[in-house]
Amino acid sequence: MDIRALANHLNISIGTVSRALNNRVGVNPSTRKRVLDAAMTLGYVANQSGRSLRRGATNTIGFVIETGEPATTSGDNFFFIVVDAMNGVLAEKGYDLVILPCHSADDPVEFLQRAIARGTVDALVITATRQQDRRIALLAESGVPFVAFGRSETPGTYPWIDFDFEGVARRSVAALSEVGHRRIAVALPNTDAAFGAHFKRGYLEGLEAAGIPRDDLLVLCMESSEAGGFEFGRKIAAMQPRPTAVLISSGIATVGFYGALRNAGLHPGHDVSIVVFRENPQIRFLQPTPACFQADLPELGQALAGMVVDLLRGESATAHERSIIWPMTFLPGNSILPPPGDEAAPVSGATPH
Amino acid sequence: MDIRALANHLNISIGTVSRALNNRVGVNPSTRKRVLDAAMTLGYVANQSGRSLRRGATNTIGFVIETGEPATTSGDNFFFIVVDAMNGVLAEKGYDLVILPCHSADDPVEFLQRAIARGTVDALVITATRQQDRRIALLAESGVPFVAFGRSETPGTYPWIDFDFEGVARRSVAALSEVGHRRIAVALPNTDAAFGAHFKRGYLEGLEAAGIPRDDLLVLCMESSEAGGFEFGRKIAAMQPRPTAVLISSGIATVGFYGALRNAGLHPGHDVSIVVFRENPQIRFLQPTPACFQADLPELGQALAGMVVDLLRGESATAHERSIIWPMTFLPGNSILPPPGDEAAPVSGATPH
DNA sequence: CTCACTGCCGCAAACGTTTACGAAGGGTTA
DNA sequence: TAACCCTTCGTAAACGTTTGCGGCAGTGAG
Repeated sequence: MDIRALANHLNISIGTVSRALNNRVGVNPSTRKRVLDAAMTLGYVANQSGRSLRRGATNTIGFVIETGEPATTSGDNFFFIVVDAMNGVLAEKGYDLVILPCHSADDPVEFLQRAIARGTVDALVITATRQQDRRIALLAESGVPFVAFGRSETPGTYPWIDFDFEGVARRSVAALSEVGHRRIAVALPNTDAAFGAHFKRGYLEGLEAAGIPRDDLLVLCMESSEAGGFEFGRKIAAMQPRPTAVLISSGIATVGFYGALRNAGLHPGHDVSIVVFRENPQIRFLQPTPACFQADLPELGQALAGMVVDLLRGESATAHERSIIWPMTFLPGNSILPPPGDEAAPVSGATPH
Repeated sequence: MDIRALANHLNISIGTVSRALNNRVGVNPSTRKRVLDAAMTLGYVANQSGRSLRRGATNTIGFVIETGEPATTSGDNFFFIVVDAMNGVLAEKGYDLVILPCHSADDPVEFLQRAIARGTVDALVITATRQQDRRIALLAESGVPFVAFGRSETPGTYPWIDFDFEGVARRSVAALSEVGHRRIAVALPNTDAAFGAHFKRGYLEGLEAAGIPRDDLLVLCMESSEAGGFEFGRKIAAMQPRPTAVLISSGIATVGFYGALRNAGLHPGHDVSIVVFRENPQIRFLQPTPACFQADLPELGQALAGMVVDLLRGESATAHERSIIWPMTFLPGNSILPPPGDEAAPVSGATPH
């Protein structure tokens, strides 16, 4: 089903057919209707290769993920929720969204380079940003519009959205210190994922605000997986003196953490208070329910898509320097109690300083 | 960076450049090396639109998912593991893999129709097959090669791979009846997902093999989600007489099921024995560990990719009628005990007939 | 009646690539 | 030396689409 076949079938020229299908001016309304009807009944859809070759644009947005990383998992269909929301607003604007999976054995930078050069997408969304991320420089010099889902230390002005890791960690420490905790451990990612630094900073700020001296023995690294959480729980259970509370930067690790604590004869939430970075459907059914933070993922996806569209339409000149630290709301759960053996201690007003 | 620019830079014609880059015969080895080197240093990559327009093929495989469905979640990065493995073998054969996310508000059939007509992919992998799936007829008549991840009742010969739902359900019932269970409930999906029928058939076969009369009150439907598992657990806990064992067709629902049982004052594995369809990283850390079945997902992905390649290369004439029921291995776990109040009963040889 | 203008449409040139075909040049054989 | 083959490369035509340009009616004004 060619545009030529369609034009022959209607006894008009392919130019007119094209103009009719693309809502260009200068085509008789009745002709346009004839064309649209015929296209519908014959099932004609413009060939993408021909179109994008001529237009120099593909009307396609690429969402890059790394399928090897355990980070692609979050206990919920995290990426799919975001992608679904993006897809909704992009479709309205006439764009298609495809997910480009970078193979685990491939270098993400080379993968991106090839994706750019092949010209199958007009813009890109990159995820799983590193503290130092060469992809950003690559994208900047290539000129392909892009939005980062996650910050990076790499300099340059580009639009990004990132969770409020710092705020979450700070508020977590505050919530724990308020009920008396002073030995608060934190599980940071064991990779160079950008969020690790932010989470740590928030944790330290929280300690300082609560007047708790920093103890580097309480800053641990953890693989962002169920097994990583299990290992983290083992370590926590074995520490002397044991921390009375923990911050877990990965929701998915929480199930493993609970399991390790129970294996050690400890009760999550009672012997060790827990705050988890981000809510997910799994942990909602753990007993006790972990305190955690929640983000509006669909709205986040819409915001990402909006950034992409602004970049492509070039309407706002400052679109490339927009950035959002995504707000998160606190869900108390049942996993925060005063430290064990501290029941008699005053709950508030006791923090010196 | 054009092919013309590259040719000018080398003072040769674009035809030769193209032949050199595509490993065609009839180009001097030294010339070929010059071309490849220049392409490497200048970062030239053939424009995909031009190439696929001329070739009539895109060298791209589309993996279709539905981002709205909770089925895209399985407690692990299920799809990503499969996609990653596929990507590995497809890359070797010179194909790219992209994921095409069907928006939750869109009709999957129309989405597929557009994807086919636009011609951005040479072959498709469809997932989440329904018992009656119009996409299969659509693909068949469109002539686009495709592989289904999941069976369907829709007639026609096409290659597919599917988990051994029937065998798993049958073996689950066998494992439970062996230790004395006779009131065994099953949680089927509440959608028209194709696997529901197979799981049910295996369940019924298992009952018959064990000489247990069928009781339709024990056949329940469940949303394949954590919340669905919670609801299922609530129902089980409230039943009179209560089932002594359950089969759960969705791994992701297990966390919720455990939570509901605990809420009702019941001990998972003791008061109600449990077998889960497919293992995932989450349930591995539940206490007690659920008995479940395991599939080699990377190998499955490789098999899917192999089918796609065979279809495209057209080497084996029977490629379109190949199909695999994917084998699964049993992981006993700690969630199967004899029925409560049945400790004295003989463990085997007691099933009448 | 002439002229200008407008609305509508056809023509043909691109977009970047691949590939069939032919030409040029050197080497071999008769 | 002529005839021929082989290797290597240049030329140009496609692939399907969009779009600038020009043409052809029809209409209104002068």
